[in-house]
Amino acid sequence: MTPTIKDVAKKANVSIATVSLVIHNSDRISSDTKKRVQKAIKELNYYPSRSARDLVLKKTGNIGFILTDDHFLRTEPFYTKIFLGTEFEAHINEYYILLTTVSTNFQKGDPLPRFVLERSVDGVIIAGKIPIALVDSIKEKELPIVFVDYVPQEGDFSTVMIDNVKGGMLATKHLIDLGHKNIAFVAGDIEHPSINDRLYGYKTALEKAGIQINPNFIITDENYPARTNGYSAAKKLFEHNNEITAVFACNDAMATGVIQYLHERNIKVPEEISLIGFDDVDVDVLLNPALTTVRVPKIEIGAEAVRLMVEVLKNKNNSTKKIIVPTELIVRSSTARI
Amino acid sequence: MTPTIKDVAKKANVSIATVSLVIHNSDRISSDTKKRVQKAIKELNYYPSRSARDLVLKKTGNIGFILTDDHFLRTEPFYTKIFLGTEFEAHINEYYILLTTVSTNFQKGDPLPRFVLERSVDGVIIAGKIPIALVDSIKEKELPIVFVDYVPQEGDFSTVMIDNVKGGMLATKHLIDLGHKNIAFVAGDIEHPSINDRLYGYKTALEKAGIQINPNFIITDENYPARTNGYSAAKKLFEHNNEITAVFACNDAMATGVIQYLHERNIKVPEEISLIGFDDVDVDVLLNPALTTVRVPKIEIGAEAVRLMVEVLKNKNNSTKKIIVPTELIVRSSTARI
DNA sequence: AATAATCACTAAAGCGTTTAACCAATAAAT
DNA sequence: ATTTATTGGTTAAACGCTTTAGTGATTATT
Repeated sequence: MTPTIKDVAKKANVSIATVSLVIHNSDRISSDTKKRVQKAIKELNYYPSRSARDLVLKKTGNIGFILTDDHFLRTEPFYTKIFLGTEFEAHINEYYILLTTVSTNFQKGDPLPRFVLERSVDGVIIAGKIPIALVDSIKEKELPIVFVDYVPQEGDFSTVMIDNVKGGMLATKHLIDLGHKNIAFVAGDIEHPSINDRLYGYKTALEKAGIQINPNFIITDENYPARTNGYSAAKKLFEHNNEITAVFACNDAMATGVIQYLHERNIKVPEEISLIGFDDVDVDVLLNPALTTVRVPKIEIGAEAVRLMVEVLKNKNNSTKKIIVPTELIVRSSTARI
Repeated sequence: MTPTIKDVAKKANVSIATVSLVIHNSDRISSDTKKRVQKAIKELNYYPSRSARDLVLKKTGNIGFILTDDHFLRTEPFYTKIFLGTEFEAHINEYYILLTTVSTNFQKGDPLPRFVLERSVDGVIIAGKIPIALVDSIKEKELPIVFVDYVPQEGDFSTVMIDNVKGGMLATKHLIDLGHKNIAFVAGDIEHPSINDRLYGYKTALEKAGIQINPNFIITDENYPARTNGYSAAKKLFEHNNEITAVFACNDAMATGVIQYLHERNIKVPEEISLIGFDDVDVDVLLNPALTTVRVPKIEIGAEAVRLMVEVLKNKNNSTKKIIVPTELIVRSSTARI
């Protein structure tokens, strides 16, 4: 059997209180007994039980990670990477991450994620757009929350956000700098604030450059920013507008769909059409041509979220903090001077 | 404050034992009091605390997932997918997965993963090749273990293994069927049993077809099966052997490296060289040409591992079970008749 | 020498559950 | 009418730890 604090106490001939105090490095124990206890601990290979500690300390050393099944199931590498980022940083900070998905149409009264009901997390990180009813329910439980890549309209929360507007401007400006004027924008799930912000960046950059915004060049009615939707968006776009010379896809997944369409139509990228994406997922380098994009530091975002959470949990102060992670233009081979 | 079992007991005017019995659906409680208790539970929004339950039950509802930092950091999508598979299935079975990495050169005496020391998992899933010293240390703790994609030479364990030999044969036979005779094999980390098995499958298929095995066509000295290593392996291969018409890469990552090399050398795939990979990672479809490969059901493997673990934990019987998941040939555009 | 202060440790309560053992009241059996 | 079973609960111990208040011994102060 695994030894308990009692075994150590017996072996070192002290009370269990003393053992506990030694473990926590109390200065009220003489170095003599301290040594004796430490020896016993080592010899027995003792390590305090997490469950027992949890119970009395009312904390768990776990952080919950919540996203919608939608985000998860489509296996967009995007949120997976953010999740991995939280795992890395959690490891460093001696926390564990418990993952769960929730239904996109979570309703008031629906059962909450098990880990919040059972109180097996000290706080939750919520990634991506999430039903507001869920947020409300979690707030009632008085669990610290950190939002990632999404924040509810109302309320004051700690957040890690991507600078999507700047990123959208970066992408658009890059195309403008290459001499493009007829620049299209394709998106899915335009309700998502992040996507919307990218569109806003696009418009702002155009305006700044004195280029008229052409609504025909903007496709936003795809319901999800995935490859197949990129394909069909490209189809809509190019069947009616042949003056377009560049496309800004709201993310890389859609961009690959656009590439595919252009490929099939035998339209050369970047010779005839320049294409830029957003996110910088792993495959971009392997595409043909390699995709120019706006990098979102996904791992870093996850890590940042955990750091924020850890800070909140340590300080117990409830002042919120907002982190905005910068995006970066990554020029590869899918964009060219007109 | 979150209500405890005491609050429920008081409200329903019973002892806490009764509440507990109601929760566990004991038939020793009259339906009258049962209803009264259930009403109190509902009204207070009570849910038993995991920590408290863990302590008395000596189980945690968590499963540990261990892989080497090597496997994880190279962010090979391979193990990430398996991990996600465990997350899916864990969710279904009401478990949580705790992830940790261990150093590739774990030595006897090094500290074990925190979750085994703290006993915060009921069992561990070990993915990929792992230092044997670690396995020994974990065995001492008497934690149930399920191995995935690797199993130590000695000892009897529950495992989920990929049918790599069959897969290797599948790939090679596909090329043979297309008329190829001079088929190369490129690999990294040939010490890994999985990789080795693929090589074995390759050799077996050639022998069966009566094709002489040419050692010059077999590159196995790359230290890791990653893209860059695929590139350099291809280089070694094609600088000396121009009779080769097909390449079987031990995994898709290396295959992309081979593609890249051939691309640079202006060698057409599949017209001049047929190429087949192994794993079937997401990017394969997006490559140009789309990569023919042998599919490994990664998500399913992770799920299978969890199922196995859950079974072990439920039955408490310690008979081991070995699952072999089949591979499947996925023909796309990187292979052609000679 | 008497009192106060300090030191080094222990006793015991408590965290929120589960469960074996017990008990009172009623029903069934003799 | 007494004994025996059954029903429907309750009591109390236990799980393994943390932490506060308390205690006896030693040292310092007057």
